[in-house]
Amino acid sequence: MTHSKLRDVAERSGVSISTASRALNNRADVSPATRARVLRAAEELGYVPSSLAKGLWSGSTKTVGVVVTTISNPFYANVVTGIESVLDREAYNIVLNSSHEDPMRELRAVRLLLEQRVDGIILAPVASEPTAVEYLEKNKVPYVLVGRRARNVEVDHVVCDDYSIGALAAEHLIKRGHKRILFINSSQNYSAQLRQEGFCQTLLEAGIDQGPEWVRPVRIGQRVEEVLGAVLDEGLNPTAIFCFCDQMAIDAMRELKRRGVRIPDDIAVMGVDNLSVGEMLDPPLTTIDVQNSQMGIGSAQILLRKMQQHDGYSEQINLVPRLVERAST
Amino acid sequence: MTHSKLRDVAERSGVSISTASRALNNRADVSPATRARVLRAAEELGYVPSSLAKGLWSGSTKTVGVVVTTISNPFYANVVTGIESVLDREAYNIVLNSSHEDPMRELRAVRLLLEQRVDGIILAPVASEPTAVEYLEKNKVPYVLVGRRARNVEVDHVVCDDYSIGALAAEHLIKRGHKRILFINSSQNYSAQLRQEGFCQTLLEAGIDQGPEWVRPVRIGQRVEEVLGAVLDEGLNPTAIFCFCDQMAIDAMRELKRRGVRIPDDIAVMGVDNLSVGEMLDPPLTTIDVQNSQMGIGSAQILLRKMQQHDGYSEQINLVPRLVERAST
DNA sequence: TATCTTTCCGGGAACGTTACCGGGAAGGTT
DNA sequence: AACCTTCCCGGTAACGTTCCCGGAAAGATA
Repeated sequence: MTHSKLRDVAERSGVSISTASRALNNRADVSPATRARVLRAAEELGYVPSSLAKGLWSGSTKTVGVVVTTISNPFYANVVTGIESVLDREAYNIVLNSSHEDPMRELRAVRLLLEQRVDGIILAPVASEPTAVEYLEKNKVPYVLVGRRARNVEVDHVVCDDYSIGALAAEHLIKRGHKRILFINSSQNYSAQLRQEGFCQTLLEAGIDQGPEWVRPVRIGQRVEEVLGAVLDEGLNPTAIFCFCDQMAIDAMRELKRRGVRIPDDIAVMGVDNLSVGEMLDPPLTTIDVQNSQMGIGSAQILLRKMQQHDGYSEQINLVPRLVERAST
Repeated sequence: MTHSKLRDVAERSGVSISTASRALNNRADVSPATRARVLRAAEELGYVPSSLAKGLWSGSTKTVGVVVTTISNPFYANVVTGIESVLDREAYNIVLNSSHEDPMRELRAVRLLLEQRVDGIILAPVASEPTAVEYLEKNKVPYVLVGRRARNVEVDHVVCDDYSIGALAAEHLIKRGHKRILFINSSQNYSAQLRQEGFCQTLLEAGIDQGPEWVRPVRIGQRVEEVLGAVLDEGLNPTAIFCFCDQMAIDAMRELKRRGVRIPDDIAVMGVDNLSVGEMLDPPLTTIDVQNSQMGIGSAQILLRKMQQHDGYSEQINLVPRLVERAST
């Protein structure tokens, strides 16, 4: 149960703790003979150094915290994979937390990560009120936002231009001749608000003035199927549905199919994220590419720089969205 | 940059470090007045206790390591989500590592987790040689295997019966009248071998004696598209393809579509895992349900028990696979 | 008043590791 | 022979926290 420690290695090889430490860390001031003895003793004991003690001493844990809404959404799975691919090379470990779109859980996750003394944090913020971000700011921990923007603009982030996403979607659906377009949005987070602005503004400019009932947020604990079902039951009769992300679009498609609604003949559906599975769906899903995996990679690279050189240099990357037309619209 | 510590809180509230510690941990032997003073000082300083120091003292980090092949595969994303849902309630943190089907990376991941002094490990083993498992065994860390079995049978695990999976698939495809069935398998891991046994044995019993060229492993760094492409180019002419998992089945479908092959008219496709997106594909994917999310939940529950009571009691869960027939076969 | 509880608090050791510093032994230089 | 390097090595403090133990002050009992 209890791991063997440096002192055990030292005793077994007949040297002091300091010497054992130097030998294991390839420091100078150790003769080849004793170094060999120490290494062999460590091997025999199955010695595994404690990152806890190291971290306590050095002030760095070689660990990065990542907070997303849920890893079940392939979008965030890809983001995390991207982050991992960058941090792995630098021997950083990743501590994963999920907020499930709940600001309280987000705050709790950040708090736990700070207790763990992670060297940095990558966060996909859920709250429109930047409480978690403020908390991070106060604690002076290097951090980067990913996928979603925070209201506070000078914060480092890697996102895709949200206003353009909303505008692009509206533009496309208008061009397809739609006049009654439902927007099933995420709730709370600032990116959702920006997409909504871009979406509604573009509709207005095209002379389509829909009431607020045409934008439906999916709140915590709610499922897309419920929200969409309610809309259809109350007879809003949309000809097209724009969803906050592909995952939600897929859920919407499932509900539509269940009800026997034909896509896109009766109702068109589009999403955002360009998940790779989108092209394999029935029908293939029209979406907006947001350079998904680049987000993870980019945010990790920025965080690496911030952790290594502590200049206050700020970096914000706004990726350009691109429409991907397929058969669902 | 540098966090405020317990000593800072103590000084600011005019008490000793011991008293500050007791006050913050709701211990007795602190007067209400001083407790309030300490709490206020901690609040004002934005004090965040260090899990490092706590862990060093207590021997527990309230942290669990999880090693999967890649979180990009929704199967493992669901497993991790299940694990998370259980461990979150007990305030455990999760350290995530990916092996990418590479035994060396798997071993490195386990090693890193041990250095971090995680309280337990959940592993989806990649190697058929149980080196990582042996390493875990030697270090006496509580651990559970998930999703894949190890050759060593007395190890705790939560898996779906692999032999049955292979048999079920073969049975189904035979019933559909197929005689030339390609198996695109994973490589190395023991579960893959068991599925292959079940698959081939069932074919043999049905009088179908295919050569070894009908089972194709996808090796590290290889893509399903390449392997399948090579098979088709060499003119093996299968009428059905059974894939190790849905993710691979989707990749296979993509390649088939790219080549203009009709599914299932020219070639039928089936997978394993019953990912939720399967029913939305074109065509909907025949698959085998393996109680995906139950795996994560179950493994986390077992691990929790092992971490809390250190009896050597061993637990192995073999879930029952279930065929899900859809239009792709 | 003397003794005994009770209540509250502080000192110190320990968890496992690393860096700093000082010192002994061996060998080379004047 | 005296001194100076060079090469190795060990002791010690420190990282931030918790628990154990001892002790002071105040109140209760004789």
